[in-house]
Amino acid sequence: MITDASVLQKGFVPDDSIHRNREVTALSRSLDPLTRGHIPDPVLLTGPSGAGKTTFTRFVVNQLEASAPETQAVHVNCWESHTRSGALFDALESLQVATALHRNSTSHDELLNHLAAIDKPVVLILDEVDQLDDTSLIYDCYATAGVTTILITNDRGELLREMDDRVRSRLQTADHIHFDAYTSQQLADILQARVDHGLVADAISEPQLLEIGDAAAGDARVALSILRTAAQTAAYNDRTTITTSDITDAIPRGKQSVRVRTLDSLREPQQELFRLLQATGETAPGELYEEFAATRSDPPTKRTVRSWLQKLAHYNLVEYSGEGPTRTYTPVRDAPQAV
DNA sequence: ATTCCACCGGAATAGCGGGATA
DNA sequence: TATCCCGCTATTCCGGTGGAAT
Repeated sequence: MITDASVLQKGFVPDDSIHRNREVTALSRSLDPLTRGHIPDPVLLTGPSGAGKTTFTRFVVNQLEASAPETQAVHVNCWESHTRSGALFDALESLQVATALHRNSTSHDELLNHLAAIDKPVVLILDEVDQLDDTSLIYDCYATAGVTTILITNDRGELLREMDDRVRSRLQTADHIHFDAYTSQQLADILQARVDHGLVADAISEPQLLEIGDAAAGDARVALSILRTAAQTAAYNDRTTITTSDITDAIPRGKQSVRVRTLDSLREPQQELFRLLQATGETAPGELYEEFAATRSDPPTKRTVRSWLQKLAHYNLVEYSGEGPTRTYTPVRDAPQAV
């Protein structure tokens, strides 16, 4: 059934840019000065989840590293490392200059000095940059000689709103490349290419791929996740073709697996709060706090719980509506079951 | 219209864990 | 070993907001 599982994994970088030629060409052109020893202007990539921003940035950067071998590229996920120095530390760690540094005892300035001291060109990819809680890191990167910054975010307007003026003015002149959501047909084409490389022949039909494309709503990560899940089910049952019910079953599980990582990155009491909200459904703030505090011997303050709820909302695990006294918190519909 | 109340979220601050330094 | 410095989280304090009660 599955001949090469790696092509179905989410970190997989394809060797062609199907349906993303325009964006790949634009990004390559923006980074082209590096092949002549110059430092390019910053680049801003926008577009919805699963539109290929991260994947094709890796794709272009891989090509770049072949044609400009002294260039070092580093990818930082600002969702996972959302503080100013946390993200910077991650970058230095990937560049392997952090060996003598420590995450909790090195000042931001010193980290910046280490970044500036690298004598080779650096391409710093700040993925999900809107998740940074302090955008001054972006300014610091702009101001560091030899660093090319690639910013990746969903919504340009939202990002600009959070910037301070120094960054905003530079960002407005940055090269801006927008990735549209894929159409169902485009997703089917992408899946077909992966199927050709990773599954046995005739494992799945064109209409079935379109069905997955429809279900994924423009998100290639979701589409691949559904395909992977369906293929694993078929393989588990010793079949060489994927049935329609394999796909139907895989759709909710595939959607869920794209989100599931978020729960692991929460601490225990925050997971507890989420579980409580899942159990009660839509809840008003006061009641939610009372119930949560009742389960703990050493309850946190209301302010702390508000911060946790913000964090859960940030992770798309919780939604809220209304302001002040009319606010209610709701667990999102297809959130993963608590572990 | 005014007052009251619960709540939001920014800012300042304290405490903690951990590495560096003397 | 004692002390300092750092990032990070939780806490304290508080001005602001909007619906409900008077």
